[in-house]
Amino acid sequence: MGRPPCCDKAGVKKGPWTPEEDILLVSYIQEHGPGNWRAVPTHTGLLRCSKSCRLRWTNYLRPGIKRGNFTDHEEKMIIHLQALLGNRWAAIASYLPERTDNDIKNYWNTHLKKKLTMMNNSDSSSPSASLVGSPSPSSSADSSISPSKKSTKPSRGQWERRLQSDIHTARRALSHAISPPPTASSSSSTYASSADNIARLLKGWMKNKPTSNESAESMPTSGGVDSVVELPGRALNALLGFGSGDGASNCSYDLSLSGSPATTTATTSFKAEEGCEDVSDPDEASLSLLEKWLLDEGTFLTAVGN
DNA sequence: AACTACTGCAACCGCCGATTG
DNA sequence: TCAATCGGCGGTTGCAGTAGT
Repeated sequence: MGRPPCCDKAGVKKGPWTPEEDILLVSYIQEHGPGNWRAVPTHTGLLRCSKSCRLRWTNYLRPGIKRGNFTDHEEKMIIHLQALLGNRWAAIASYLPERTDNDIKNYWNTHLKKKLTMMNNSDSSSPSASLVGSPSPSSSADSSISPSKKSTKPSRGQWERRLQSDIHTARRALSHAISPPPTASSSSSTYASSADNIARLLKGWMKNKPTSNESAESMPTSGGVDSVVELPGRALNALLGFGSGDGASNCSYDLSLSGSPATTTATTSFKAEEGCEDVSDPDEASLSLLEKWLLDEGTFLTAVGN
């Protein structure tokens, strides 16, 4: 039995999102929080289907998303995790909270696959190259076939063992991938907030509209297309819980928007409420928390249940 | 300068599992 | 119990921008 489309084709807008739509969506989520996507088009008046709204939020507007070039460290992690987990981009993205699965998927398809294929051709003995198309024997995942979709459904016990195995293998791979510690990348990381994303969009949008210098100057950031602000993005994720899928209940964010579309300014302010972890050194806390979790045997055993 | 080929990425499509009534 | 619905995921496509000729 096939599922009908999530929304009827007629009257549903498709294609690129406009800044106005983004603002509507962000404003709504600011008020109601992410979730209940079905209600979003109805309440916002957006002529978009719920899926499209969710996708736009998770892939582009969500706070704490890091945009721009992937670091060597991120690249390494993706290569290792892809070899271990296969094309489970959401799972891989969970190890890189500031990257979206779509971003990682795109980066893999456009950069890494090609790069590693070339490396494979030129040097088949290279460690990275050997990962392409030949996952670790300890992994049950096939990098060319999405296990979650293509393989037969494992039983709960099998699934747990597989997960356990995956996590264990990933931990080992990560311990290899992340050494030496990425001090340079973590200290120089830059992140774009959702407001910046919108601002960037607005800027691009305004290029195609009759605008004054004044309105251009009202943009919240002045760094151009790749403008990013120094934000403790990972700590932001820790505070907000976005991207990790949990821990969001005790945290909130406040995104203020003002002005007409042409002169809209957007600012974000984030507040940690009770229960949120106070990360005094965001860059330090950031990935090291994840790595600690992955590498810490005690946590690992607790997490997998025995 | 004009045309073509290539690249990168945002967005869509279709399927699946979980949830709900 | 079962069908309808929803949210999520991975694969794929379309298009804008860029590089090459």
